[in-house]
Amino acid sequence: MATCSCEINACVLCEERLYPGLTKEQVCQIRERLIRELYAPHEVLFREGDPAVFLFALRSGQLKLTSSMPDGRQQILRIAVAGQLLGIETFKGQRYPFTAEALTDVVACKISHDDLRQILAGSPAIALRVIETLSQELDQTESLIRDLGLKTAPEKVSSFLLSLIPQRGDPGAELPLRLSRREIAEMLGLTEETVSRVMADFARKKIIGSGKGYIRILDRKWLEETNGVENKASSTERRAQSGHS
Amino acid sequence: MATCSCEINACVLCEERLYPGLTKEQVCQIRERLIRELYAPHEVLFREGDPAVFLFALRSGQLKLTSSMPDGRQQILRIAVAGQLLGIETFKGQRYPFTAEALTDVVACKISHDDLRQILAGSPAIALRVIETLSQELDQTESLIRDLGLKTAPEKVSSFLLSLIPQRGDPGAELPLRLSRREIAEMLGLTEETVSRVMADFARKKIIGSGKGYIRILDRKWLEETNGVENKASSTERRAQSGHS
DNA sequence: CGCCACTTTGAGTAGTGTCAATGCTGGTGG
DNA sequence: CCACCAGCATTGACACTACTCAAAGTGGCG
Repeated sequence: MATCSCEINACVLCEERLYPGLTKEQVCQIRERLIRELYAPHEVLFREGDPAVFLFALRSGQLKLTSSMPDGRQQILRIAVAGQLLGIETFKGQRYPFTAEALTDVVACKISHDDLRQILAGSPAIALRVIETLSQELDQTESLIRDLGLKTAPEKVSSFLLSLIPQRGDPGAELPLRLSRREIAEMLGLTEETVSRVMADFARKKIIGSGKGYIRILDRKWLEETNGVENKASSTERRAQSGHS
Repeated sequence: MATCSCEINACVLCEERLYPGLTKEQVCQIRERLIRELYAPHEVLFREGDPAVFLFALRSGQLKLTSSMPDGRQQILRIAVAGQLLGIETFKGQRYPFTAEALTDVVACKISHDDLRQILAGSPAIALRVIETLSQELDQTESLIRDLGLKTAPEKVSSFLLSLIPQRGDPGAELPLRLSRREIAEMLGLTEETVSRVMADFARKKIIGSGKGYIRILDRKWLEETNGVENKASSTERRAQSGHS
């Protein structure tokens, strides 16, 4: 660990092993360009349309990234989790293309695009790391497109619920649910009421149990197999593609 | 121009100015790892689920990137244009997350991920270029989410049409339209019939003129201002957000 | 207690999807 | 040359999903 004034040790851009060829002084120089900040739930890191000065690296907590239309309709582009970068879209752009709002307590590092450019120019290892992170975010974003474009309301809610299940966790455990009905709706391209109705329906069928601030998946298999729809027979097999040459 | 056997000069990874510190021999070494390939319309570069070996840089032409569900429903994730990279999502992944199919005649360079990694490690300028390209693609993808999640059918078609207009071009020129109704529908999360109806409606209103394989924007202003919807008054101003804290 | 934000539920409807029929165009083979 | 066919586009009738608007229920907090 470099012995410099900075106290930043754990974020995407900060790990010492990312700077193999550099002296400790140089590492410190880089780290000193990072600014660590804390945010409380509902705090806004930046707003859609703001001049894009900083890039943010999320160290802990969750953020929602949203975009709004002039009339107030709002869409959640993605939920950012620890390790991801925010605002890299503006690397060549002038303004943030979305608003970033904390869902939980959040720790983030920020760095100006100019500084980042310099760091990237000097450290291919970091550049590689950034490219990897970016490509994951692109992948995540493309998944949401799949959900939005091809799925019905119950299917959307179903895949949303399944996405809440952690990789290694108690199957029947209570899952914390920080998003309001409105936010789930904004993520899935639905309305508050529709989400509420679908969830109530799932609860009536004993697929899920819901309480305040949490949810419990009672029949994961059903969700996975039916995608949230009782009878897909009629709507299946019909749309088989032609598939050119 | 370096004097080596390679004949590649114009793609994202190939320009000489990207390799400021390298000798001509080194530049040639890099270039020789690139494989230039030609594809005809409807040819498939790779399929969703294939093991991801190569990254592609699109030099000319257009591609559609699609993802399918088991029952045949298909979603276009984005249309790739010259200058973009394909399959960078798999930089850390094992398999291509979508199918890439040529819409036009296409020239693309491909390079293995391993080679790319080496090049990136040695050339921060290229890494920067890749990051810029990626961030643009992320931005483009997020735009599609906006369209899919919060727009109505006429709004979707409207923003699709506007996206066809080149940055610097004759406002009233005929725009080539290589996508079928079905493909436009697959991109916007609509059905063939709905797209057809909306376009017919626009044509009736003299907003666009359409012919075989091309389209002409007659009233760009109208599309931009109304987003394709006649009377938004009633649905506007209603959904003003509360805005926490 | 009363207020506020969030959620649920209901009734009615607009907007899309579904299904089916027809039209158009280009290609193929008689 | 024309008849036929296949693929894409258009149009219409109808069904149904999800949205809109309205009202009432719930729980937290000053």
